[in-house]
Amino acid sequence: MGITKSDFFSEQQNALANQLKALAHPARIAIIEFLIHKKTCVCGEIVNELPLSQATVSQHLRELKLAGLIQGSIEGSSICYCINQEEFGQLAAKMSELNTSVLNIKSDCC
Amino acid sequence: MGITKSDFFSEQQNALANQLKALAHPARIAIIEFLIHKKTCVCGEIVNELPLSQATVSQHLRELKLAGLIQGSIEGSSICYCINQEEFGQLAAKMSELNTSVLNIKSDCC
DNA sequence: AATATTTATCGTAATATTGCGATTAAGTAA
DNA sequence: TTACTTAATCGCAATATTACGATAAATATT
Repeated sequence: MGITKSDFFSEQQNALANQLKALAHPARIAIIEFLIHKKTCVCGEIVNELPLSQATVSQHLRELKLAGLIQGSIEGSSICYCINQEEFGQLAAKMSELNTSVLNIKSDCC
Repeated sequence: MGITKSDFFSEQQNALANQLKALAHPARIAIIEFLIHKKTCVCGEIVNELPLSQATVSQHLRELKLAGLIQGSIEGSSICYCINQEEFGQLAAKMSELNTSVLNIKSDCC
């Protein structure tokens, strides 16, 4: 086989896994950090920032967009990217929520 | 090509990507949620909880262990798993930190 | 219109992940 | 010792991801 058995898991579990997967690549983390560093949306510069080809960067941007973590808007002949603060916040909140539950665990054998 | 160009990214970026990748699968999220739900460490039961074979579950546990998110200790003839609260907390903290920075962004074009 | 700039997509090769049956390893029970 | 139980690992097939050159699409410039 080899395909992920998504059907057997809940909507929530699959949705969280998808957003985490979108972020789970150093290039995509670098993109997010670059957008954070610039503190505004960025047109074009992302390709020059990364040690990857234009085609590869475009693909990474596509995955972040598909996961809802960033959004792009057409600005003249180029495209302006920024973080989707709402979606990113929800992902962070979900992680924070999990961690709150983790802190409630009293491990007595590990 | 096809290999991730880890060498071109920072230690931090690669480390975060690795932990996120470990969590970025519905089965592994289900495992974490099960450990949270039980509120203690769990011996054996994980295989019965998931719609996956013993071999597959063992592999998922291995990945979570490699990422430091869970730990296992031998308990008689079985093995007891629990969340590594310290590591999980650090991952959640990193996400929270990123989100704090994201909230500081003033997007003026998207 | 012709050219340049910018980004997306296609096609393809290399590599990684997912899943499981079979087997192994190591403890437990008879 | 011989079975039984529990979990890890091997080997394989199916699928997914990563990366990039080439090309396409769409706007801007000359």
